[in-house]
Amino acid sequence: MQKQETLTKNQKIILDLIEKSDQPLKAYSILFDVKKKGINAPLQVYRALKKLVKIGKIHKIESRNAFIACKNSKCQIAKATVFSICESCEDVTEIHDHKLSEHLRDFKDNKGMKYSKYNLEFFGLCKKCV
Amino acid sequence: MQKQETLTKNQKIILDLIEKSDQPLKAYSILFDVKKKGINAPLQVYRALKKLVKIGKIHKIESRNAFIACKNSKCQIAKATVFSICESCEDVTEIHDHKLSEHLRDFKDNKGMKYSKYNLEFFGLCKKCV
DNA sequence: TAACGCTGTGTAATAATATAACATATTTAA
DNA sequence: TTAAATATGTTATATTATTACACAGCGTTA
Repeated sequence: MQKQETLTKNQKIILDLIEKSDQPLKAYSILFDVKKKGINAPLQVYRALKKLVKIGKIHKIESRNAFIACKNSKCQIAKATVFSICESCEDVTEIHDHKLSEHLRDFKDNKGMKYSKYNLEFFGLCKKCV
Repeated sequence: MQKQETLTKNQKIILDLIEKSDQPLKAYSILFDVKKKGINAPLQVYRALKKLVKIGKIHKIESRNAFIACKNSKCQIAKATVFSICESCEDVTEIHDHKLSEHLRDFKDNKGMKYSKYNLEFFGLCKKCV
């Protein structure tokens, strides 16, 4: 069992904001929103984001430079993430597919590389946008 | 059969450079290298990169903001990419694994989303760095 | 062949994303 | 109770990427 992290004030403020959104937020939009709570500089945001990613509370959507809360309570650490991204409306959804996860977890290349995590992003059109 | 694209001068210069490197190159490092060939501005680089990605000649490593040549001749379009990234030496390798590709290609979520492509990045330590 | 759409070029300016460096404070662990 | 680790606040700066504008070349088509 992963030790329960105690978050600092800044980390809590930023996690709260991200958890209230069901879509990824960008660092500077977060900064804008938390200015009224006394967070004034980009670095304060980036530091909190870094920590939150590290402990698995949020994930970074690499292709969008944006951060989304992890909805999976088991996902204590940001080791393995799968997202679907609609290229029209930009809707992002975290995917938990047992079979897919197994395949990814068990994947071995032929170079003897030791994997500790992966990030998978699917792109396409969601139901609404087709 | 995909129509063979005719590349323009700028596109050729930049593709050549990327193909000569076995590791991903960043846009501004590319810019630095092609200045002697008369490419002076970031936008000239980004425009060429965009086109080269579109026609599948190169791929973007999203987590690194860098671009690598596609070594797979069949990969005419940047639909499906899998990379391994060493977090110590930053070595990046494109992975072609038939079984994995099949699983990814066949993946269906439960939201009825229609996927046109995906990007998968594995992180870990390569043989040398373990 | 003239008008149009499409793609590309070159240039300048600027936007958006992210980190370095420094001084200080707080928490954790030996 | 001191040292190590982690976090803070601030300023400045680095890095990555796009907007806007004027124009050139090429193939289509009317």
